[in-house]
Amino acid sequence: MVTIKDIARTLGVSVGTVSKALNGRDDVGDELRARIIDTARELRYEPDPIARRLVTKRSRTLGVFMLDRQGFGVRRNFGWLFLDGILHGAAEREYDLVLFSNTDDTRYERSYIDICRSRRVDAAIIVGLRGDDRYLDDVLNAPIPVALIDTEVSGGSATFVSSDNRAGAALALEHLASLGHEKVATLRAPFSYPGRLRYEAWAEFAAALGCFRDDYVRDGDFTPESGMSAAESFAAMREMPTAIFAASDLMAIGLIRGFEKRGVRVPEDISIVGFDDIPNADLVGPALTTVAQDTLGIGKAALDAVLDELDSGSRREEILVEPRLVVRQSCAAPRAAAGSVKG
Amino acid sequence: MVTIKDIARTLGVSVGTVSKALNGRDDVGDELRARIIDTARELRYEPDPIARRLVTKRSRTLGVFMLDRQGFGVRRNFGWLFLDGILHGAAEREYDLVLFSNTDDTRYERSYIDICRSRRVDAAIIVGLRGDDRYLDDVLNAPIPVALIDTEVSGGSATFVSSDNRAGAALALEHLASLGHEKVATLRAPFSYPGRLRYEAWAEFAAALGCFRDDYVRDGDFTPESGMSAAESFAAMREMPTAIFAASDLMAIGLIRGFEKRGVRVPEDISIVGFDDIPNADLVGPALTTVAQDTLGIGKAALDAVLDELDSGSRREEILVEPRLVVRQSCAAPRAAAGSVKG
DNA sequence: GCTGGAATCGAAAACGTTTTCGACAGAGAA
DNA sequence: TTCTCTGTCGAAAACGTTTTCGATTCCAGC
Repeated sequence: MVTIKDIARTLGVSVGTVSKALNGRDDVGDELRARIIDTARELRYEPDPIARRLVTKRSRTLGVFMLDRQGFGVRRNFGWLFLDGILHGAAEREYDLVLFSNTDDTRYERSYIDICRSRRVDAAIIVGLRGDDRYLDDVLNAPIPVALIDTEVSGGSATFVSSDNRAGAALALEHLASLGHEKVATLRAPFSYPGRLRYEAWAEFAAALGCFRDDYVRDGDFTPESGMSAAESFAAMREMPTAIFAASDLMAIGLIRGFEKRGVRVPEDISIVGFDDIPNADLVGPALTTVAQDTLGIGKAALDAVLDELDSGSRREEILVEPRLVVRQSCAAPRAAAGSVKG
Repeated sequence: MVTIKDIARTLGVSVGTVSKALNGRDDVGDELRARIIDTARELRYEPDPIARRLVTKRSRTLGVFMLDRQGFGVRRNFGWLFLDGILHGAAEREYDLVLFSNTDDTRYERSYIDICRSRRVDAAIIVGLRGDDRYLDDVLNAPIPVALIDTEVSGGSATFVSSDNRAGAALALEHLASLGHEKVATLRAPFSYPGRLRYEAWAEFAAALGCFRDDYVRDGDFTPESGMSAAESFAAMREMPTAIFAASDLMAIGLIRGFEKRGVRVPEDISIVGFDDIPNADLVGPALTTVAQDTLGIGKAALDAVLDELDSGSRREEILVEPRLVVRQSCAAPRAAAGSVKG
């Protein structure tokens, strides 16, 4: 591996001068600088990031923690989608990403922030942090910039990045209204913070529409199974809603499967709209109309947040990125009236 | 940040002795070693990995390249699933993972191996490398250990890690046979290496079963769209197969949707089995029976491969990890005979 | 008592950078 | 001419480790 000394030796100058020339400092002559740059290129010199970090005290590296939420496992882990946005932003700003996970409990018997400290990363992005995480306090009092994505918690010294859940829910609800629905129910996920926000948006909407009824809300836990049982429950009602806003795609798909089993068809008999736009949501039958989280935008925003804090020293409390409605085939206009004849 | 000097100073010993004591060398007294370890703990000393790397010349870091295959985008990128296995393995063996992506073309105007060189990573795992990648030669002649996952290519100095595609296909085919199917077709993906392997397994199976017919094979490109058009084509046949082995889940789901549109039902009228077990494959209606790639195992195997090569210097050509069949609801026994009545 | 070796520790170099400070030359102003 | 200033460069320290080698002590064996 060719070092800065090699360049210095072949040119007969000092290493300090080479370093300054390569780093664009102004106390080196133009002619010499050109020669240094030339031979650096000829020798295919690459500055050693390790040595550089040792002296500059900044690693130009940030830690990303992919936390396994409630044991869903990888296949259901939505978090990977954010990683792509983070990755792009990091590449643009010439930072490296080191990746950690907490699924291996035996190893990470230490706080995420401790890991950051030992790895000397400049900042951290944590995706999927739960409210009952045992290291929650450490995270919220971290001495380095931290961004939280896809998380239940808020507050503290970390910046909270998420979709604008209320706006997203409004998008879905307005779509339903524009289709002519007047009886729209919800399957909420009240235990999570985003879930509560989405529910509140529904509650306001339903109140405005005059269809707020206690028996139009069911509780789920983000799993398809909870969607299926909610479908059973809805299907048994005397006066079924004509549309359901589910707080997540997984639950929305559970609803579809549950209704399917009971013989009520989507979207002919009932419209269903989800939230998230999980992978392959366009492939379940019928293709799910849902409000898509801008996972790329969220990842990028989180990255910009911590890096900006690193540069400027000023932290942002919260960043909301706008989701967008993607209409597919699980919603339709309600049937003329809740008649008695079936066909 | 507390350094090795701090603990040397408080104990009145030299830094070299502290280093040796902490690293378990045998030329330091037991009593002194104990005191050093104690004060290291008291001072919450963490060895600086940067400084350590500078002198040991090993970074204990490996690069992972997530390549965006054929513009599928993140949502369709199967690659993330492997990352989890890699992550676990890396944690166990105390290596750090730095992540790269190639989706940002403007930045990565340099070979992956060049990036490894500049980042001083000890080894690399590349997922999703295509056969026509412009840096293919560089990868296959890399001076560091490299493992290839989910890739079309093989050979060279890299170790190739993948599912045992032939065995996996056999699993699916035998399942179909055990259900009583005698006319099983295939939707292949001949342009890719794994696709060809899966097709060969089908061909052998079909030959053994006596149902090998040219018009029982259709070509797809791994997209759901190609599955849909294949379904059209199959549905138009005078003598339809009773089951189809698709070379990927995406195509299998496309088949289901295509048949659905033509009024042929899965699995009542035709059975369909996929390959991969993509996220949420259990949620499409009907739940897809498929052969699941052991993504965790593959990731772990790739990691072990490069790390073992780093330790021992000996490289493995190819590692095949066994997939497993997961039967869900898209396959059933064939109907008694191709009768004329519909119900 | 002397020699040999083992055990224990410190001094110092090394890794590849960046950065500070001082040296020196030349140019311009007094 | 002398003084000051600017421009250009080198020497050296520093970052926090690891590792080699030499120094010292201690004890067993003769």
